[in-house]
Amino acid sequence: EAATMVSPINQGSNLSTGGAPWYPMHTRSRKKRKPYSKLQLAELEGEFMVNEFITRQRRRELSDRLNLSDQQVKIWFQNRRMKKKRLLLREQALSFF
Amino acid sequence: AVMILRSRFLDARRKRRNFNKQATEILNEYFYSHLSNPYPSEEAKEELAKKCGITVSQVSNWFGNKRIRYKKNIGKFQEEANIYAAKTAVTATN
DNA sequence: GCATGATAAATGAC
DNA sequence: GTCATTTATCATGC
Repeated sequence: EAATMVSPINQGSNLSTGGAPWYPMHTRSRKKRKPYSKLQLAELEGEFMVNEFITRQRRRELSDRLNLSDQQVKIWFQNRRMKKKRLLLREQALSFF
Repeated sequence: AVMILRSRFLDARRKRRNFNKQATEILNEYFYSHLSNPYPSEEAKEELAKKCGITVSQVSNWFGNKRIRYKKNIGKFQEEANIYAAKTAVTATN
């Protein structure tokens, strides 16, 4: 599918009174965030149950089957591991019940 | 029973509560007094979290949302910016 | 009906 | 690889 990009042209806003010139001026356009389908998420979660660290081989198979790029699958697993950590910490904070 | 409460707690989005007025006041004071660089350090986040009675993650979420929404529409926050600018002394360094 | 807090894709520093 | 972010989207409050 075509990757829709967002222009970074309006990034360096700097008004004299209360400007905001702090955002990093991304040199290139960024891919617009696009939520994955239920099927895609189900497959990804299933693979994550098997192994949290996916191999290049299985990653290629999975990305091909789900119409996702290899990079997207890689990023998804990284974000998923961060999510798991988040939930674990939240469980710990709740453990005194 | 406990599991239900537990699952609801883990899905914080479905149980969102607005922060109290005092907490929002503290966060806004910091944001507008550091408008040139509104990125609190980890230590600053912890202190803000303690003073606001929220978690460090919630502080990070608040600043993330505030930065992007401020940038996207500076005009909308101009009045708010003036209020806190007048209320807060100049402490630009951290 | 938008404002607001949390989460899901995507990027970049390290 | 982790991890703090940016950005769009979600779910809720009011």
